Amino acid sequence: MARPLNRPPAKSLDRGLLPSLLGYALRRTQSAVFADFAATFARAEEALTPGEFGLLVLVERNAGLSQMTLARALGIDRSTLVPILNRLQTRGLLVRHPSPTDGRTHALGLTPAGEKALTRFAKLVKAHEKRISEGLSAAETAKLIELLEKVRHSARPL
Amino acid sequence: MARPLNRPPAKSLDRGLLPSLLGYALRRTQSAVFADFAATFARAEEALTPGEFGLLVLVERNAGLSQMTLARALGIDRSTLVPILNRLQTRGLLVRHPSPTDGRTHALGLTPAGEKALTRFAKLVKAHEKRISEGLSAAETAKLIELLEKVRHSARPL
DNA sequence: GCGAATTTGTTTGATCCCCAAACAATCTAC
DNA sequence: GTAGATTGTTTGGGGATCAAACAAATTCGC
Repeated sequence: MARPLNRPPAKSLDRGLLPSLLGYALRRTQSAVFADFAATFARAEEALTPGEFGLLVLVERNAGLSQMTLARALGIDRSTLVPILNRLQTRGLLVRHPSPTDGRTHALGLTPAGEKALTRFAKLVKAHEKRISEGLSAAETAKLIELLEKVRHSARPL
Repeated sequence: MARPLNRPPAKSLDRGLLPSLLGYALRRTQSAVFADFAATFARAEEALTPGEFGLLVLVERNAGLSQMTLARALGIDRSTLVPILNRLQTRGLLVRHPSPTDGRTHALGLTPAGEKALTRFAKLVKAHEKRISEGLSAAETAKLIELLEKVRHSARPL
């Protein structure tokens, strides 16, 4: 008999100073947005993380770039990048060509299937973006991005 | 002549549509803010993550709460919470008391050392918050938090 | 030119976060 | 009291992240 509601009304906890913290708002919002991103792709029976999407866009727009260049652009260690590229390569979306000019590096590029997939992915990302910003006007969304960029530059990389 | 420039001038990559995406700005800013948080604590020779700080505040302000209640407030699975509590308990900041009313649950609470540590942590968080928002006016910071909250509520939990 | 220093990609090892499923202990509902 | 739900824990499986070590290749310094 599905009616157990003898449970306390789940009153929300006292969060103290947390709601006044920018970092806290950022973390919670990021988490919710990530969940929305995942749900958007899951419903379309596609599998992709925000990080993978960003990576694919970077490779598409900068074909031939090396793993180090890509890792720096993504702000991650080169060793972190390896298994991510392996996965995308196994999925047939991306290839590591030998560089004609530097024997140490790989020239990264999308496969034709990768290009096609990225087109699909971009549509899903658009829908996702539309949903998460539905409570905001276009001006507010622009303002939000601008403020986030300011914060990003104030946060010290070190 | 300082001319090591045999290397491409590290020109920044073409990011395509990424800079127009709210999710992308959110993710990058969150990452930079996290790094600043970590650096702030590292310089003070303290060790804490934003998540742990949030957890400690919640426990302090809601002493006696159960692990399930805490997990729900944090938006994580109860099994994810276990090793986190173990670590904080090992550090002597937090204790799991037996609940007087419900033999299944633990009544979480801070130790005296945990209370003291949280006071130190809160100061560091304040300094961190001040730094990341230094490029913004107080009004802009408030607006930013407000916009983030709106986005958070638009992002569908499912 | 040629040896030394640097760069690149990879592997390995260490933490850490996350979830799902299963389990025993305990509580709740009927 | 007994069946069903809840709680905390353990286990197993993904990943993300960095650091250190290595071989191969390139560049630097002279």
